[in-house]
Amino acid sequence: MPRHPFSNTRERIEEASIKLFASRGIAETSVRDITRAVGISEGALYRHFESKEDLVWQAFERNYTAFASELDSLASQPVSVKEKISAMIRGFVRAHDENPTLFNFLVFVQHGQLAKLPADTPTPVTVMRRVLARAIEHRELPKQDPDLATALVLGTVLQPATFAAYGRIDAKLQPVSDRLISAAWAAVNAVH
Amino acid sequence: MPRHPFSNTRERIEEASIKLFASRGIAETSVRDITRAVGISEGALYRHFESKEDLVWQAFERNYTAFASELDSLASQPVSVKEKISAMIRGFVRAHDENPTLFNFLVFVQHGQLAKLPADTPTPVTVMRRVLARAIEHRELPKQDPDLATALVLGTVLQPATFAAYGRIDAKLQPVSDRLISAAWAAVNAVH
Amino acid sequence: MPRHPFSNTRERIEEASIKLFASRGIAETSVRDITRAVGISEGALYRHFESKEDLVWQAFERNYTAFASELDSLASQPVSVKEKISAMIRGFVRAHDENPTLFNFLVFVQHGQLAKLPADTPTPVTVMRRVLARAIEHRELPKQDPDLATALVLGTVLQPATFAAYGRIDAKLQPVSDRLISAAWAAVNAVH
Amino acid sequence: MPRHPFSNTRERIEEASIKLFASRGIAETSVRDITRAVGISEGALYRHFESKEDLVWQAFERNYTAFASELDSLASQPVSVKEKISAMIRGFVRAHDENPTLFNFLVFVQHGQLAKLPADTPTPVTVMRRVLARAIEHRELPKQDPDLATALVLGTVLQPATFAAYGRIDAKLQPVSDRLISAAWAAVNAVH
DNA sequence: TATGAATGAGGCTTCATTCAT
DNA sequence: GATGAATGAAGCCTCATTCAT
Repeated sequence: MPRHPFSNTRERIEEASIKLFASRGIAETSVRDITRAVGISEGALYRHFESKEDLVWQAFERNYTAFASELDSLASQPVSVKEKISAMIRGFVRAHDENPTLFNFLVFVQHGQLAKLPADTPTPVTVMRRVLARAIEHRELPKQDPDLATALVLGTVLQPATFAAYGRIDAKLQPVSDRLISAAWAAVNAVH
Repeated sequence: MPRHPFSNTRERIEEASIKLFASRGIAETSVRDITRAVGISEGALYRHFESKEDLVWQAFERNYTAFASELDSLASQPVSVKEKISAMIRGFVRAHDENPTLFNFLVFVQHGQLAKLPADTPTPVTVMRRVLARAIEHRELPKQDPDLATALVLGTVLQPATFAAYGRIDAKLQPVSDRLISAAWAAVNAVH
Repeated sequence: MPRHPFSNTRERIEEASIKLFASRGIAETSVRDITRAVGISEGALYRHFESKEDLVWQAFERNYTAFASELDSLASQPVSVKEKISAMIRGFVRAHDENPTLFNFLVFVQHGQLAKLPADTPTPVTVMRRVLARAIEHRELPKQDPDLATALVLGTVLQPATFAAYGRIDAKLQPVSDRLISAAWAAVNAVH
Repeated sequence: MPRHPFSNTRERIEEASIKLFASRGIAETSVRDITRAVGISEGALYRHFESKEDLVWQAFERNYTAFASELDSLASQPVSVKEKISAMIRGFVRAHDENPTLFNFLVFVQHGQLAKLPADTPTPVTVMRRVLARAIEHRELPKQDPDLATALVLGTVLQPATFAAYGRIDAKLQPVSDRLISAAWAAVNAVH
C-alpha cells in the first residue's frame, strides 16, 4: 500500500463506497465495510473524509455535477429538439453502460444528497426540462406541461435502467438506445 | 392508552411505519421513531410484530399483493390491449392518488422485500408484462422485446409519480392520466 | 381449562417450570415459556405466584424439604451405619429414578435457593453428614473428616446421576444401587 | 485507559468473565457486568470477542483443552492403573487448587459449551474413561461398567470440589489428595 | 500518515410484571 | 380467575468517530 502524497487511497475509498452504496444502500454500509473493502484501517478513512456523510457527499457531488454538465453541453448544441433529446438520451445510456454502479448510485441511491446542491445547480432533470420547456415555448413540441414532459422522457430511460439493474433486460442499454429515443419522442408528442 | 381487545394498535403501527419508511427510508427509521409516532413503548411493538423486519414485510406484503391482484383483474377483462393498458395505468394512478405514501413505499422504498415474495407471485411488473407479451405475440402491438416494452409503460407512470413526490408536478396524477395513457401507447408503438 | 377452586393450575405451573428449569436452566426459562407450556396466559401465572422468583422458590422448597425429610426418616432407623448409608443411597436412587427431572432441578439447577433455607433446615447433605459424623464419633467408621466423608458418599451417587442425565450411563440408577452402596462404603472406609 | 498495542484487555476480559461466570452463572452475568469489572465500555468488548457467546466459548475452550491434554499426558505414562488414577486425581486437585474459580467454571458452570467441542475431543471424562476401560479389559480392575467406574472416580474428586466451593471443607484439596485417591481406588475395586 | 482499541450513543429485542377488560 | 396488550428496564450489539501510539 503506497504511503506517499500521490497515493490514490482517496479514490479507492470513493470507488469502493459507491459500489457498496449502490449494492446495499448508504445506511446499510458501515465505515468498517468500506475500509475493509479498500484494505485500510477505519481511522485512515478520516484522513481523507471528514465524516461518512462527507464521503457520501463527495462521492455524489463530483460525479453528479460532471454528469449534469456533460448533459448540459449535449443540450447546448445548436440543433433541433429531437436531436437534443436524442443526444441526451444517448448521454444517459453511455453513462449507464460505462459504469452502471455509479449510475445507479447517482440516480437511485443517493439519499438526500440532491437537497444539498445549491438551488440553481444544473442537474440532469433541470437540463432536460430546459430543453423541453424551450421547445414547447417555440412550438417545436406540442403544448404541454414541461415538467410532465420531462418526467416522460426521463421515465423512458430510467425505468429501463432499473430493469437492467434487476436483470430483467440486458445489462447494456446501448443496443436499445434508438428504441428509447423513438419512445421518448413519441411520448412527448402524443398530446391530444 | 387503551388496553382492550379491539385496540387497533397493530394497524396504527403499520400506518405510521409506512409513512416513516416512505419519507426517510427503512434503515433510517428506528423502532423508536415508529413507536413514538404511534404513542406506545418500544416493547409494545413486539406484541404485534416479531421484529422490525417482520413489520416491514407485513406492511409490504399485504398491500403489495392487494395492488397486484387489483391490477391483475383489470388486466383480465376481455378488451383490447389498448384498453387493458389504459385500465392498468388508471389503476396505478388511482393507487397513487389514494395514498401516495403507500404507493411510494410499495414501489420505491421497499428494499429487498420483493425478493421475499414467492417466485411466481403476480406483481405489477409481471402483470403488465403478461399483457404486453401476449399482445406482441398476437400482433396487436409491434414486434419488440416485451420486457423493454414493460419498462417503457411503467416508466411512463412511475417517473411522474416520482416527480409528484418531489413536488415537481402536482400531487395528483388523475388529471393527467389520459396524457400518461397516450404517452405509454405511443411509446409502445414507436418501433421502427 | 377448569376455572374452579379445585383447579390444579398451580401444580401444572410448578411441574412445567421444573421441567423447563431442569432442561434449560432458570435464567434461560421465561415466564412466557412457562405459561405457554401450561397453556395459560402470562398474567394468569401471577394469580398463583407472586413473581418468577417466588415460583422458583415454591417449586424448590416443598420438594426439597420433602426429599430431605424422607432421607431423614431413613437415617433415623435404629440400624447400623452401613444400613443407614445403604438406605439413604437407595433413597437418592429412588428419588432420582422416580423423577429425574425433579431430582436434577433440586440437586443441580436450583441456583441460590439453598441459601434461602433457614440455616438449620435439614438437607440431604446435613442428614448424611449427621449419620457419618456420629458413626465416626462412635468408631463405627474410621477416624476422618466427616465433611469429606459426606462429600465422598454424595459423590458416589450424584456423579452417576449426572452421567445418567448426560446419557453416559443408563437413565435408571436402581439396577446399580448395590454397586453404588459398595463403592460408597468402600470409599468411606478407605482411610490409611 | 491505555490504548496501545500491547494492552492485555482481551485477557483481562477473559479473566473477569470467568470470575463472574463462576460466581453467578453465565446467564446471570451481563456484558455490562463484565466490562464494568474490567473498566472498559461495553462496545470495547466487541473488539476482542464477536459476541458474549464467543467470549464464553473462548474462555472455556482454551482452558478446557489445556486441562484435558494435561490429564491426557498424565494418563499416558507407562505405569500401573493405580498410578495413573492417582496421577489424574492429583491433576484434578492441582488444577482446582491453582485456580478454583477457573476449575469451577470449566467443570460446573460452562453450560452447553461441552456440546460445541468436536465429538472426538479428549475431555477429562473421556481420558479417565479410557484408562479405566483398558484396565478393566486387561483385568487390572474388576469387571464392571467402565462408564459407571468413571463416574465413581470423578465423583470422588468433584464432589469434594463442590464442598470446597461451598466452604463445607477447606478450600485446598491438596492436603486430602491421598485420601481421595484411596477412596477412588476403593470405590472402583468394590465390586461384589 | 496509518492503526485499531476505545468510546458513547443508539439500535433492536426480551422480559418480568401490571392492569384494563 | 383469566387475558394479553402495555410498560420500562435491561440485555446484547453496531456504529461513527476519536485518539494514543
